[in-house]
Amino acid sequence: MPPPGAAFRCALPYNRRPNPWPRNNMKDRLVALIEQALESLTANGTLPADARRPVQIDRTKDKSHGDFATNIALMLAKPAGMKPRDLAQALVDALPEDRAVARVDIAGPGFINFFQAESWLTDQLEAALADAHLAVPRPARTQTVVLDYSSPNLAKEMHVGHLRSTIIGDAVARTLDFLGHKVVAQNHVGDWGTQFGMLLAYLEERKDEDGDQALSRELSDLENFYRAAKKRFDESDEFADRARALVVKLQSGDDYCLKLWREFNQVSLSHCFAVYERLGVRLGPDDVRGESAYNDDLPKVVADLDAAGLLTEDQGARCVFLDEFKNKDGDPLPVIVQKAGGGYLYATTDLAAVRYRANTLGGDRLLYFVDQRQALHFQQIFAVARKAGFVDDHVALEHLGFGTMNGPDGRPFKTRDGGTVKLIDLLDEAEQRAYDLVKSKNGDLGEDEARAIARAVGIGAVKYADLSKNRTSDYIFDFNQMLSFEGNTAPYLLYAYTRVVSVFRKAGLSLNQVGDLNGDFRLDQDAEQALAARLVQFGEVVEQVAAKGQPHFLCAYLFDLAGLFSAFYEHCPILAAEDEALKTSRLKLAALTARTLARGLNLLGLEPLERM
RNA sequence: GCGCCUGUAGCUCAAUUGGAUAGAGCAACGGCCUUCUAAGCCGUAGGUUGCAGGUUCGAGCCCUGCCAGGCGUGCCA
Repeated sequence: MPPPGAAFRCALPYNRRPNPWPRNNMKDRLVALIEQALESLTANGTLPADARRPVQIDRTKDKSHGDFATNIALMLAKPAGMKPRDLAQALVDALPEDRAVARVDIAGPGFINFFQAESWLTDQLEAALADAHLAVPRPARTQTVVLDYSSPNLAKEMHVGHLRSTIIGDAVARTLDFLGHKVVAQNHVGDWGTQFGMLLAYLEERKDEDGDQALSRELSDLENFYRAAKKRFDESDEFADRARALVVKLQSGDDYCLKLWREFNQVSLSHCFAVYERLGVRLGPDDVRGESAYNDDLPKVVADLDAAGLLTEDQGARCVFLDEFKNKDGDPLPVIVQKAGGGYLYATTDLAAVRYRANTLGGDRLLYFVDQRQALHFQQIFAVARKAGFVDDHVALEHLGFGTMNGPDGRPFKTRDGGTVKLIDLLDEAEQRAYDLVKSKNGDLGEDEARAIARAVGIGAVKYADLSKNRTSDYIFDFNQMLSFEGNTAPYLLYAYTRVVSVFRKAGLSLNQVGDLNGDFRLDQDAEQALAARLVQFGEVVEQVAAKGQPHFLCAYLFDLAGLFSAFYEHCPILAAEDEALKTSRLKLAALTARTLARGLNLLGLEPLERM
């Protein structure tokens, strides 16, 4: 029996390379060890054969509880007919020795706490430092992930309602791509529908009157253009009739109408691309696949639903009724796929898109970054798609909804007169506010540099404020808070990064030269240990973001990491370290921090700065 | 009516999806700049997690019932 308290001690030093484990994942490793212990307890009769639960390993919150913990003894105590602590003790006794584990304790009601060996930790650090991919393991199975995000309506200019989808979708896309998955972005723009008749009629009218040059000026503010067209539509019956006729002609494939339509969409899309460029969002022409792309497939979708025996005609409309969705009278709720007049609806288009994404694009996961208010719609679409056999069972269909963006007053974010806020105006204001702040903090920056910093800080602040909050809930958009330079904000993270970089600038070293430094990690101070322990968790966090589509996990991690670095920076002199070996170790810690921060910011779509 | 979501410090948000003493940042108070960027660090204070029950070794998280708010609910997207 091992002595109480320090129940298990590792005798063997952790062997350096080659690492016999396929993945440097401590959790997997510990699970394997515990499974072995469970085996032997079952074999010797301590544990009934049927007493098995999936072993779960958690990171501990408190350092005194080690680095990892499992509750397996608490889970199995009842089926085993043992006291939790006794079972935990038996498990610890049966645990094979492992080089990565320095110590195992039993704590509280029966938790088993694992302390990782420092040599294991420093090996993880070395591996991360030596690898451009920061030693983040590639997924066991590479997936094709189709992401539907941004998806603005081309009839109008992008407004704040498109911000969350665009930013969160882009961050998740970057994260999946980094892990090695195949990412297919689908910008499902609204380029079809009745309002295009009105726009085309107005476009035609202005073309005749103004000529092309004046027209392009008018189109430079789509919002005004839309309003003007709407006004004409409401005021003139003759115009309204023409608009309706144009929709019919457009839908029947009239060449002239299509030409006008393409012209208009081209202008509208160029506005979108300008916004993406401003935002640093990686969406381009190749990612656009608008609603109109599915037009030809819509009759087939309906026919296939019919063939699958799912279609019912009700009040002239063709519907799919699903028992799992009830209306106010408790009757099944219809998904209408064809109107009484014969027209198709967004449900039809979405069904066509699901099928295209799963079958033609070969998606294993289809992600939809769309407003939470459309939750019911997607539940219905997914259910119908499955019932109709449009997607294989293995394909995951995930609506990653998000809440409404509210102003500081808690009401939906609007202009003073109650209109929608154009995204481009919002970004202008963010940059201007950032510029004023940058200038006030650091007056001797040159104009160009101040502008460049303001751009990264202002845009970064807007994006980070959104990304750092739980996707699913509403959130309050507050310029003052996101640009406060304190707390969990973009400026804080960007500043932390510049502090690391500045150490290397001072030392006359580039971050890439750190690999040439000769020497081991030495983790004597608390601040060094805490920073090191957090650094090696980067991969876990990134995987979590990819799995859940929740970038705020990464934000929380980076904020924590930046805080740990700041503490380390305050308490552990790097360039003035007591000796060369310590200086080298600290430089390596700083370098890995810089790379991790830079990569993390990059995955979020933020641009790290060298100076602020 | 029915369904979904939300309710955590004065404010803005977390909490590894059932784990250990519910954590950060603002705002408040108190310390730290002849030393790598003080846009920083260290500390103090702040809580009946909307309310009431239940489930179990353990509940902010799961179940039931209330309260408050938001959203959705057949031919818009």
